[in-house]
Amino acid sequence: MTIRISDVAARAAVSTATVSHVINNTRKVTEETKEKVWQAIQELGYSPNVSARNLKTGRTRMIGLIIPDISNLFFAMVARQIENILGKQDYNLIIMNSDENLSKEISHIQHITSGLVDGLIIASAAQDYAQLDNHIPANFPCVFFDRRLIGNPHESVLVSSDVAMQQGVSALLSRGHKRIGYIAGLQGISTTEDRLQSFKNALQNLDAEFDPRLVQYGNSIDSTTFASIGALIKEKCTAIVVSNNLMSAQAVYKLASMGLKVGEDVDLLTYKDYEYYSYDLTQCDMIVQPINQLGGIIGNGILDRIQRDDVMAREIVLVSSFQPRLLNP
Amino acid sequence: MTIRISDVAARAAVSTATVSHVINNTRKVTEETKEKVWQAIQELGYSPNVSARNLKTGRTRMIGLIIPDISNLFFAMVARQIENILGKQDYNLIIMNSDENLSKEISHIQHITSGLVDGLIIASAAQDYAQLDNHIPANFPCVFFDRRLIGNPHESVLVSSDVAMQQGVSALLSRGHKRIGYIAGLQGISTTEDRLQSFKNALQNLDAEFDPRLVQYGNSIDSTTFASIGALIKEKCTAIVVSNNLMSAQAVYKLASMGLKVGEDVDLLTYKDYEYYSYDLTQCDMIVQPINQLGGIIGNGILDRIQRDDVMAREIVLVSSFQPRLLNP
DNA sequence: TTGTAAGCGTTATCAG
DNA sequence: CTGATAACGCTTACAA
Repeated sequence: MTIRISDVAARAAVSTATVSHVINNTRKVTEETKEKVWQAIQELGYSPNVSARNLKTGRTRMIGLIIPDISNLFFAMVARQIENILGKQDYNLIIMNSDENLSKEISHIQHITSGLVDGLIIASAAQDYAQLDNHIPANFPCVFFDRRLIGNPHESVLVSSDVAMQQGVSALLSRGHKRIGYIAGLQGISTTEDRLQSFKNALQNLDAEFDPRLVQYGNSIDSTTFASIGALIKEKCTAIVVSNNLMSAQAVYKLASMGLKVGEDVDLLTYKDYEYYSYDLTQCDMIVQPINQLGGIIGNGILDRIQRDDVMAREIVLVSSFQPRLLNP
Repeated sequence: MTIRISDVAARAAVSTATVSHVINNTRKVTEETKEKVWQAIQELGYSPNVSARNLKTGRTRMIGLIIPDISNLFFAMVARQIENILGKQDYNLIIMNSDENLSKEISHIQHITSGLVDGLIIASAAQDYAQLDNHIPANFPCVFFDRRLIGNPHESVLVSSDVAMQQGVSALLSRGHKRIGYIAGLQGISTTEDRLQSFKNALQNLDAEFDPRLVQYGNSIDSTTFASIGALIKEKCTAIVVSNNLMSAQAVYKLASMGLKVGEDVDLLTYKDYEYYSYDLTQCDMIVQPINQLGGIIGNGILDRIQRDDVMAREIVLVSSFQPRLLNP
């Protein structure tokens, strides 16, 4: 039923070796035989069996990407950018969801690291590398990103918003805001802690006081942001920092429905993780994530690790940029 | 370097057959030997080579999903739901982006249908099945969704908003709107045409007139929606239908920035493709896509096609529902 | 209840 | 420049 390389060889009246070499351009073949082989391939509609090739070569030209949530635009955008980079060298990306669930993540890791992919890119749900150690084969090419893991021996690409946060908070303070609220993301993720820490640092550096009562924890899935905004307004905040992209739209909407104008009644400093979808383009100060740079570094990082074996693991920290609002109040 | 099944067999002092059967639970083995085998597996950190297994069995327990844009929340949500369904039967999903680009799509198809996956789910960028015919092996289990292709012999799952659109337009008309604008999506996609047609049908059925000057074509990537909204307001529209989820937020924002209140100055009927992210929860009438049902039917559809061979190809049309706004003006 | 060995479809090493 | 054939690591008849 299925067409094998030997069928092509028979039809072209050459050996399987020749067919293989023609397909992979891996040794000198006369134009004439090349022609015959390609024609046979066309006529039979032959396409090499991927599993057999992978088994033989030990390589798959596929990279696994494990992320907590494909429906979070941040991860989706990073995925696309990585795919762009890999595509240039004919590598393909396999995307898998971990659902922020460690055992699901581990099951994915085990599956794909045993011969399915040449390298692994992961935004892990683990807090400590020890939780993963047994499940990643030694020397397996890996790039971690977005989350910081304790004792992680692999390449790790993070984003710091320290500087951008300070610029943002500084802008808010200079406009006279005294009570600045903060809506934090999902607890237990390093990103959440890092961003809150950046906020605290910014306040401290700028001689303003941090008030824990003005911090609300939310998560981007439910509409808890609505309640958080309500609570912070009740606390008489005149400015609010919203610490992730998914909660921003909810914040904008909630304020509007309370009859409060962003940029007039309340100032907002939000995170922006993508290029388009610009409902909040002009009225909010924004901390912009370097998505393309991130994807680029991750993509090239994994290729380096696959293609060479003298590559050191580093922790690379990219920085967000501050993008002030366009409208003047 | 790498651990093979024979290493495990040696260590457990049994044959490779026994090891294989223990792992796959595929014939009777005494508890005692089972024990020995698992222990050896543990000690060596063995995990079966996926390519070898796939080559031997001819099955991979993987399904390919090809979509135009993973950063469109609609596709991301469908992907998650499909993954949920497949996970229950231990199938994994490989997600690939086609970028709305036919040749990229074909390259993905060729790659994964030659031994990488057991089945294919696709929202194709093609208009006619003839464009794909040569690249999909005969009898390969396939489920198409979201887009309608001419001459498609495979299972196809579509969503119609005919009924919901009529309810929505009816609501607008009953509130006295005479000039209803329409913002259409990317041209050349069946969804765009279908939705516009639903709009026309609704007007006709309700004895209202369709005015082509009140139709703007946009695309969700750029911020063309801003211009579209501006144009329609200039045309004195008092209500606007926004025909996809990505443009809705832009519409809401643009109106707000023009000082127009949704639900008071202008009524909006928008598409909603996901559960959360509810910036427009209360003020817009909405046409809600049956994401979970869609994912469910697709997921079960592909499993049926893989596991049985007497399954007919059908065209299944799901229906969107109408969700009226919660606020009364 | 367990073991032996053939074979899945490639690639790559020889030899010619 | 081309061909024959062993080997990749596993599953699965068939034998014991």
